[in-house]
Amino acid sequence: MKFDLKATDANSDARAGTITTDHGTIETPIFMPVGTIGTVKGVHQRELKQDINPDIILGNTYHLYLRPQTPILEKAGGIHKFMNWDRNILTDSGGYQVYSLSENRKIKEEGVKFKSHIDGSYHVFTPENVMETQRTIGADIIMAFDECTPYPCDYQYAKRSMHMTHRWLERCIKHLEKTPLKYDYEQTFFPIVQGSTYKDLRKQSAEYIASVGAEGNAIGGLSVGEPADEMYEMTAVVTEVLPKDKPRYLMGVGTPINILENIALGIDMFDCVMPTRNGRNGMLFTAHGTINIKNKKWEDDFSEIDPMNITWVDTEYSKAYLRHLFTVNEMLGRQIATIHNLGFYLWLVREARKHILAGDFSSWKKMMVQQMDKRL
RNA sequence: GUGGUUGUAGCUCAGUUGGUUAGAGCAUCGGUUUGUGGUACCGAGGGUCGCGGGUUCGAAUCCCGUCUUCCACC
Repeated sequence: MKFDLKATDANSDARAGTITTDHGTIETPIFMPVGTIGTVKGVHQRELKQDINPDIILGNTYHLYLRPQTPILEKAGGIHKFMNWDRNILTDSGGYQVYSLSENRKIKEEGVKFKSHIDGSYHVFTPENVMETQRTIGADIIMAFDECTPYPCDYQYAKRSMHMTHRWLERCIKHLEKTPLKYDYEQTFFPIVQGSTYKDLRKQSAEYIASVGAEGNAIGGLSVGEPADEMYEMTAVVTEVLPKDKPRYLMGVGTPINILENIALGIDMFDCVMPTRNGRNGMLFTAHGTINIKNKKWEDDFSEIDPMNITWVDTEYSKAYLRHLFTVNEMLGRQIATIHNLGFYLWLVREARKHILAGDFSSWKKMMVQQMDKRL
């Protein structure tokens, strides 16, 4: 993997760059649509490639390991071939499921014992076997196995957890070195900064993560319920420490405003379920605020979904019609909302990049944040 | 006409030997969602218990009348 820094904003830490891998180039800042189970829910490959057009999407080790299971992915020749996606893919390690499946798991130094949400069977994830699984899935960027702490999290727990994540990181790296590539393209490993909402822990973690010299670095454990200002504070502490010549990935973030604010703090990569999940539940993101398309006020509003016409669905369908589709629980409604939202998210980061390159990112960001902080 | 049966939220229905402010599902309206356990979750509005009278401290519940639904028989 190669990362070229193209430009840095004069009035903030925002950067524009290019990541190059064996599956193509990724222009940063980038938003990666989430495709947990090997599919961006409700979106055809054609729409994803042509209309939304992201350079990279996300998958999840935990979910793919359970279904279709790694032997199938190996037989298929890896996740790219399996789902017919020839651009970049990043797999999360399952570390987040340590957090989100908190009722059904036990964390120990050795690893985590999970109860499958599908059939109740037990599985153990260790830094070692997660690296092997990610080798088999075959994403271009693979993540360290970490513990994502909840919010709030007391200092002692956060500290202990952070140190365990660091020890797990060592084990990930060691094991990865002796686990050969399964396919004919390279995989890049990203470690993850933890430390909850404590500045000193975040700084310490960032220093440790930076010291391993990975080709890209991630920030985890944020956007788990903390106030946005606290998230920005943590990002700022961490980006100050992480190397400038490597891409920085803020995991799980966020709202369009969160994304712009974090770009300003020096983040290059984002992923979030919001545009897809919220879209499926009737929430549309636009440059002028959010829309709950299920609200009665759209019942007889026959205007186009979004006059900006970022993706074709924006002008192909009216608000009243889309509301109708949600009212009758028609899957097409969920698909349209997902395409619109992902189109908007990708437009947003591309615009950010343009403005960073043009040198007026900060004023543009200020205007956009104000404009988007509304409910239509 | 006679005998039986039915009537409770917009819809389909619960509601104990009479006992707090009559409930549920769906629908309606609003909100939530941040490295996807999400066709999800949370909340709100909505009732003269067909109508009228009676018994009782107290009636959706018991009694009488009346209207209504469906069924059987003449």
